Amino acid sequence: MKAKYITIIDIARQLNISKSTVSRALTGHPNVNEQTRKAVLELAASQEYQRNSLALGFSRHKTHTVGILVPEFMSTYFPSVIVGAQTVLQEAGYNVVICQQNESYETEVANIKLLLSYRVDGIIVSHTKETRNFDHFTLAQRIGIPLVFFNRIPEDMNVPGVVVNDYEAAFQAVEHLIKIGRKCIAHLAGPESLVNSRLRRQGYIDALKKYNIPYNPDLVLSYDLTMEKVKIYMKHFLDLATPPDALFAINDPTAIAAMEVVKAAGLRIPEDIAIVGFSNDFSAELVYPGLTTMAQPTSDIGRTAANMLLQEMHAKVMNDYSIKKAPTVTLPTKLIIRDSTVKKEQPSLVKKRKGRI
Amino acid sequence: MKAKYITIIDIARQLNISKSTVSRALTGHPNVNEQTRKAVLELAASQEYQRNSLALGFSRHKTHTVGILVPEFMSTYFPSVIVGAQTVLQEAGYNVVICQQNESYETEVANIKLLLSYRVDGIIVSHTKETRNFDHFTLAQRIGIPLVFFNRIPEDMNVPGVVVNDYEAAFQAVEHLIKIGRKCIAHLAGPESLVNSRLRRQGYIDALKKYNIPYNPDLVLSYDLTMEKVKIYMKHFLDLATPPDALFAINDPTAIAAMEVVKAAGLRIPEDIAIVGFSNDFSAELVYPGLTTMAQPTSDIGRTAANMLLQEMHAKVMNDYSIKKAPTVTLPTKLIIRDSTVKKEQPSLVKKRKGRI
DNA sequence: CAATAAAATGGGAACGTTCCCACGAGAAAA
DNA sequence: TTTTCTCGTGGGAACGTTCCCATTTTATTG
Repeated sequence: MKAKYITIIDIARQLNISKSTVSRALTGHPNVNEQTRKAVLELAASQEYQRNSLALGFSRHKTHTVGILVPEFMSTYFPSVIVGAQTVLQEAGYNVVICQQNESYETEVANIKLLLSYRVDGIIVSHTKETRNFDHFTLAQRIGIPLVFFNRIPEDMNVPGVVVNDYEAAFQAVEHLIKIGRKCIAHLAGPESLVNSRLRRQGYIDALKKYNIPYNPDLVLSYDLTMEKVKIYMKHFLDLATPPDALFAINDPTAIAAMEVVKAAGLRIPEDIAIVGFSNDFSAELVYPGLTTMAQPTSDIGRTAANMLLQEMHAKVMNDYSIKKAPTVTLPTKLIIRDSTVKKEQPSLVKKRKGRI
Repeated sequence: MKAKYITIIDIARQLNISKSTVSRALTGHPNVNEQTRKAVLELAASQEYQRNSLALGFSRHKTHTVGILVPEFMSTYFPSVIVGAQTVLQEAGYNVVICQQNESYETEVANIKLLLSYRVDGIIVSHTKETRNFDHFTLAQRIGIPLVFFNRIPEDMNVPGVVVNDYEAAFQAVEHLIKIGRKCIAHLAGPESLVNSRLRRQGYIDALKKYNIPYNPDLVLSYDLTMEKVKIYMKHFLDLATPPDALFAINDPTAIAAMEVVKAAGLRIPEDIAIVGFSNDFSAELVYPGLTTMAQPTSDIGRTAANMLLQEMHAKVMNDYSIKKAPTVTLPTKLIIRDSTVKKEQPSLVKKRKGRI
C-alpha cells in the first residue's frame, strides 16, 4: 500500500516547463511570469498537490516546526499551557507537534531524539518528575536546537525558562492560612527532585517563621505525586496526636484527594481543616467545597515560552549559555480564595421552588 | 544560527569506509563485519549521531509516524484516548504526534495538510464541532493515507471508526432517571451537526416513549457546547411553568455547569432535580454532589483506534472503502451512579474529632 | 591449488525541493 | 546600432539516507 503524491516535477512535465519555475511559482518567488504562475497554481490545486515537507526541510535545513514536550496532560495545567504556546507559534508561521511522556523518563529521551531526528527548529519542554539525567537536553543544545523550559527547569543547566514565583506563591498561600487563624499547618510536598517542590516547601517554612510559628518537620511529607500515597499520608496527618488544622498541598489533585480523606473521616472543611492547593485546575472550582488555590497564568506561561523560543530561533548566532546567563521569566500567581479556607454564606437550600408543590 | 548534525558520511569518512557500510551497520543489516559494525556504532555514539528522519522518510516513503488530531484537550476525554492510542502505537514502533484544533475548522484543515506534508503513515482523528466539509479527509483517503475516526465520525464518509453506543447509552441514562421516579426530564443536547448528539437525543426520546412519558420538545435544547449557553438554557428550564425534575446532559461539563445554575437557584440535587452527564470526566467524581454519568472506555477507544489504524497501514493493498464497508467498532459504556441522582447516606459531619477540643 | 560460494564492501541512483548560476529575449539606455 | 539591464526561464548541485548492483575479499570445497 503506497501513497501517491503529486510532485512539482509532475506539474512541470504537464506544463512543459522546468521544476525550477514550478517551485518559484509555488513559493511566491517574484521572478515568474504571472500567467505561468497562474497556470501552475491552478494545476497544483486541481491535482491536489501537497508540498513534501520532508524534502523541503531536508533540503533547506529548516522545518518550521517546533515540538512541545510535556510530562503528562491529564490535568488542565499542561493542555492550557500548550494552547497558549500554540497560538503564538502558529501566528508566527510555525507548526506545532506535541509529545507527552506519561511521566516516563525513557519516553522523554525517546521523544527528544524523535524531535531531533525530525529536525524540529526548537523545543519547549517541561521534564518528567523522574528525570535526573539531563544529557538528552544538553545534547539538543550542543547540536544547536533552541530549548525553552517551563514549569520544571533543570537546576544545573543554564537554559531559558518560564516559571512562576513558586516561593512567594507558597509563602502567600501559607500566610493566608495563618491569617485565618490556623496554627498547625501541614504540607504535602512534591518530590525533592523538583525545584518547584523545594521552593514551595521553603516558602511554607519561611511563612511559618515570619509569624513565629514553630516549624514542625513531622507536618511535612514529600511524596511522588501518585494519588494512592496522598490518602496514606493524609490519614497519617489526621492520626497524629495533634492533627493539623490546615493543609497546604503541592498541587490541586493532591489537595482534592486530601479533601476526600478529610471528608471520609467525618471532618469539616474548612472548620476542622482548611485546605489550599496550587495551580487552580479546572476541578478546583468544581469540588465541594470549592478549593482555595494559587492560580497559575497557564496561557501566559505558554505564550511567554513560545515568544522566548521564537527569539532563540531567530537569533543570528546561537546563544551560548555556557558563557552567558540564560533569560528566565517569572510570572505572577494569584491566590483564589474559595470555601475550603473561607466559607461564604450558602444560599438557603430550602427556598421554595416556584410553580411546584 | 544553524544546527550541526553528524551524518553517516562524516562517520564513513572518519573510518575510511563507504556510507553504504555505515548505513548497514546502523540499521542492523546482516551483511556487515562485526568489527566494522562495532566501530561504527561506537563512533556514532561518541559523536552523538542523530539519524535524519527527514532524509529517511524522504528516501523510503515511510515515516513510521502517525498523527492524532483532536478538536480540543481541556476535558479528560481526549487526553486519555490519546494516551491509550499512543501506548499501542509506540509498542508497534510508531512515533506519535498530536495536533489539537481548538475546535476550529480552519486549524483542522491546516493540520491535516501539515500531517500530509510531513508524510505521516496514518491519522487518527476526531473532527471539530464546526466541521461540515470533509474534503480534507477525503483528500487524505484519495492520496492513500489511512484514516481512523473516533468519537465523531463523518456520516457521509465510509471510514473506519470507533464509537460508543451513544443511542443505548442515552437510553439507559434516561431509563435510570425514570426508574428513580422522574417524569419530567429535560435534555441539554449537543449540536445537530454531530451524529452523537442526534443519537443521544433519539435515545432520550425513545426511553421516554418506552415508559409512556410524553415527549415534550420544549424540554430539549440543542446548543453549541459553549459554557455560557448552558447557564442561559438551564435557567430557562427552571423558569418553565412546570420545571423539569431531571436533566440529561450531553456531556459532563454541561452537566456540571447546569448543576451550578441549579445550586445557585437554591434547589437541591438530586431531590429537586436529578442530573446525569456523559463521559465520566475526571471532574464528575469531584463535583458536589458527585455526578451520575455514562462512562466511556476512553483508553480502550484509543487502543482500538490505534489497532485499526495499524491494520490499515499494514494492509498490502489500500482498502477501498468506496466499494466495501469500512469497519466500525462500537464499544460499551457504563452507567456510573453517584449522588446527583441517587443519594447515599452521608457520613455524619458532626463526628467528634479525636485529640482535640 | 583452482574453483566456487559466501561475506563484506563500495559506487551510484533515487527521493522532492530549493537555490545558485547561466542564458536568452526583449527593453532601455548609451 | 551597440551595450547594458531586467525578466523569465532552465540546468544542475545539494541535502542524508537506503537500496540495488557490482566488486573485492575471505572462506570453503572439490
